[in-house]
Amino acid sequence: MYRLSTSFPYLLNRVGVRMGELFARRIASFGVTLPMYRVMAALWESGDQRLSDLSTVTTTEISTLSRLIGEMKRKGLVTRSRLADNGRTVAINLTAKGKSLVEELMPIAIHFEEVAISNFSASDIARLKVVFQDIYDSLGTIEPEIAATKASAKSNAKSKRKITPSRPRPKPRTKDT
Amino acid sequence: MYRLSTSFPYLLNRVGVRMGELFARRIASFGVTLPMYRVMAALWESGDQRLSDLSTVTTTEISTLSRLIGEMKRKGLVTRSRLADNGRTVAINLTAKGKSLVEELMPIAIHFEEVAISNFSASDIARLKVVFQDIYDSLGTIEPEIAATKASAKSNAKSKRKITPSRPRPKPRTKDT
DNA sequence: GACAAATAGTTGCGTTTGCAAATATTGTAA
DNA sequence: TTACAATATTTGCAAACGCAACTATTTGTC
Repeated sequence: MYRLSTSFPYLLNRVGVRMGELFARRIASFGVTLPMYRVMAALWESGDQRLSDLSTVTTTEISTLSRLIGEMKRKGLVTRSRLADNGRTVAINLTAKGKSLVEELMPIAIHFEEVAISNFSASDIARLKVVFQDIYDSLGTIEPEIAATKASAKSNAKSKRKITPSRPRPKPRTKDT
Repeated sequence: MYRLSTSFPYLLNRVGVRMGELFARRIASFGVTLPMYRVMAALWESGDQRLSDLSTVTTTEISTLSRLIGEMKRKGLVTRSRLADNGRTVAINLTAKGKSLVEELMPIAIHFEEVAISNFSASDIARLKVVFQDIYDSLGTIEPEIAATKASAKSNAKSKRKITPSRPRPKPRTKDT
C-alpha cells in the first residue's frame, strides 16, 4: 500500500530541501543566498563558465540565473563578458572579492556535510554519492516529454496563464557587457 | 579539497529537487501542484490533521500552507473547520473529490518511485530510506539557532528587510471557517 | 549573399514563497 | 477577573521564481 511518508521521492526530497534551507539560513548573514553560493562554488571549482553551463551545474532556471548574475555583478562578486568569438554567449567569472567570499563560506559547507554524513561510514557515503548521481541521470528516462522542460508546457492543456499575444513592449536595452 | 560538484549536500539536494520538479510537471495537467499533492497524500494517509501537523509532514511553511489550504478549499479538495474544543486550531480533511483526485495521482507517484529506484536492490532502497530519515533527524543538531526557524531571524544581524514598525493596516477579516 | 532555423541570454508578468506583524483563542498567575 | 504570556493561524509585503515572449547572434541552406 502506498504511503507518502515512506515513499522514496518524498524522503529524498524532504532531506535535500531541508538541508538546503538550513544552509541558506546559515549563510544569509553574509548576504549570500543558496543559488549565489552555488554559482560561486561552481566558478571556484572551474571558472569561466557560460550561463547555460552554470544553469546545469546549479540546477537553477536560466532566467533566474541571468538576473542572479546581474545582481552578483552589481555586488562585485562576478564578472560577465561577451565572448569575442561568439557574441551570443557570455562568460562568467569570479572576482577576487567573490573568491575570498566563497572561500569564507566553504568551511561552513564542509561543516554541514560532516554533520549530515556523520552517522555513516566513508564507504557508505561514497556509494551514496554514486547512487545520487545515478538516480539523477536516470530521471531523464521518466517520460522524456516531461523531462524536457520546453515540451511539457505545450502539453499542459489547463494552463491558467493568460497570454497577451502581441502587445508592444518597450525595447529593452542590454545595459552592460 | 572541497568541490561543490562532489559534495554530499549538493548531490542530495540536486536529485531531490529535480525529482520534485519532474513530478510537479507531470501532475500540473491535473491542476495540482507538488505542495497540493503532498497535502492530499498526507491527508489520505491519515486525515483530520491540524495545519501545523501538515506543515511538518509536507515541509511547507505554515503561512504558505494556510494560503494553499484556502485555495484547495475553494477547489473543493479539502475542508477546513475550527475545532470545537480549541478555537485556535483548524482541522483539515479531504473531500470525496480530493480523495478521488489523489487516488488518481498516486499511481503516477508510484511510477516515479519505481523509475528512481530501479537501479538498486530492494535492500539498498530500504536502507536508503532509513538513511534519509536519520540524516533528516540529525539536521536539527546543526547549530540549533539556525535549525529553529524563529530564532535565526533574530540573530541575523544583517537582515536587509526594511520593517515598517507600526503602520496601521486594514483590519483583516477571517472570512471562512 | 539572403533568409530561415537554431542557439544564447534577457526581460515582462503573474504566481509562489518566506518573513514578520497582526489576529484570535487558550492557558496562567496575581 | 484582569492581565499577560503562549499557541495557532492568517495576512501584508517584498523578494524569488517559472514561463513565455523577445532580442541578438550564429549557423545552415539554397
